[in-house]
Amino acid sequence: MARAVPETHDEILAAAARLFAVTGYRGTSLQDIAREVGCSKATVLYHFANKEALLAELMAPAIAVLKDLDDQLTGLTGAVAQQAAAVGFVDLAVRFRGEIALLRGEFTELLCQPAFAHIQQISERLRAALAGHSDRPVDRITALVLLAGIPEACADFVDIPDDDLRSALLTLVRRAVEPVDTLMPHPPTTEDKDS
Amino acid sequence: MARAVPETHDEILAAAARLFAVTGYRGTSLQDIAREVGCSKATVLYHFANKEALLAELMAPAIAVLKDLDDQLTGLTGAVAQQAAAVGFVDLAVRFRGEIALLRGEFTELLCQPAFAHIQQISERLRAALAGHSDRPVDRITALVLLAGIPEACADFVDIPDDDLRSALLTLVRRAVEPVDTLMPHPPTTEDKDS
DNA sequence: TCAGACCCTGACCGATCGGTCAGATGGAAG
DNA sequence: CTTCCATCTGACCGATCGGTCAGGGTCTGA
Repeated sequence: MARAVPETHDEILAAAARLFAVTGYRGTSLQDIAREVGCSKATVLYHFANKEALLAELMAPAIAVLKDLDDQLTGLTGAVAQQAAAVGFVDLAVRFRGEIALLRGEFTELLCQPAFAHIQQISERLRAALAGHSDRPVDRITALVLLAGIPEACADFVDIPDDDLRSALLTLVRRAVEPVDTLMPHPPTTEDKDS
Repeated sequence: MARAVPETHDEILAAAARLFAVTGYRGTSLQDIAREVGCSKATVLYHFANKEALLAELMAPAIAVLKDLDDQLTGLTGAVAQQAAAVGFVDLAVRFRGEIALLRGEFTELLCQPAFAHIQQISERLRAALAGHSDRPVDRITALVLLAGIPEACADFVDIPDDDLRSALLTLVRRAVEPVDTLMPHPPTTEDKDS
């Protein structure tokens, strides 16, 4: 047998992506992946140190872009940071919605794995930026709802053109997020009155 | 041993709730629950047909209220349905955020289990109502983001008073959702122009 | 021709899981 | 005392999981 083409690595990656998208990460065993590729489970583990490493390689591009966004955000403050976070995150979610869909709701859970430990800190900073670094509940909650909801929505709308999805999401974010500058020197706003 | 008090059933339920909230449903084994209660795994399975039944009983109150909301929504259309869906869903999420937190991100995944099959249809109808039964991508996407994001946010803000959380979420929803009546006879709106 | 790197495999491992079952215990009813 | 039933348990089961390992085939380069 052996030595068909040394593309087994990529074939495994592709098979894993396909299966993860249908049955989820946890719901897909190494055996399943091996069967899909047409090789043995041991072969899968020859090309990847373990199951988590497989997932990590699958998510690497998305994570790299997320890290870029985080870098761009450091130093920015106020409405500028807010705007950059919004546009950057929406773009990220839309571009990598395939990868997001892979995780099928295991999203939050998976990020707790040691391999993705730093992601949590990044998303923490992203959330703060999107909230305009405000500590008002409304702003913090809004940021959290968007940050959790947008990836979920992206995973659901896989058959819509990128541009349509992006512009719809930006419309939503623009409506939902109140620019932080309008309340920077904290004068009473309409929000503060009716609480 | 045996026959301490016949409250074992409730003790198991409470222990399961505690553990699910920390380690999640999948991450908690029947063994773990038994250990927490101080009984054998077999005892847990004496009181509950299986692990899923335990979860179902834990979620029963929340599901009942969700079903009520669904009933109230049937027959309503347009902005009335939209408003009712928004208020009802936010209230539901806030009241049962403890139960939601139990699932720790397994939310979407768990609802695929056969015991919760009908929940999917309900949430489908809820989404449609929240979108004002519009088929514009912006509206459908907004509804989805909110429906996915709100529970997630509620699970995170466990230490905030109910009323504060509720009013913050309602403010967000009111901002994010465009009342469907303003575009019913579909005249060009500002949204349509800039896309 | 031979050595060694590379690729692949079947057999196997220990752990864990949800779930079953026959039987022990003990209080209540007759 | 005997019967009955609810409660509880240890031992056990089959399945599945991620992961290891020794070894076999094949290509390459000296």
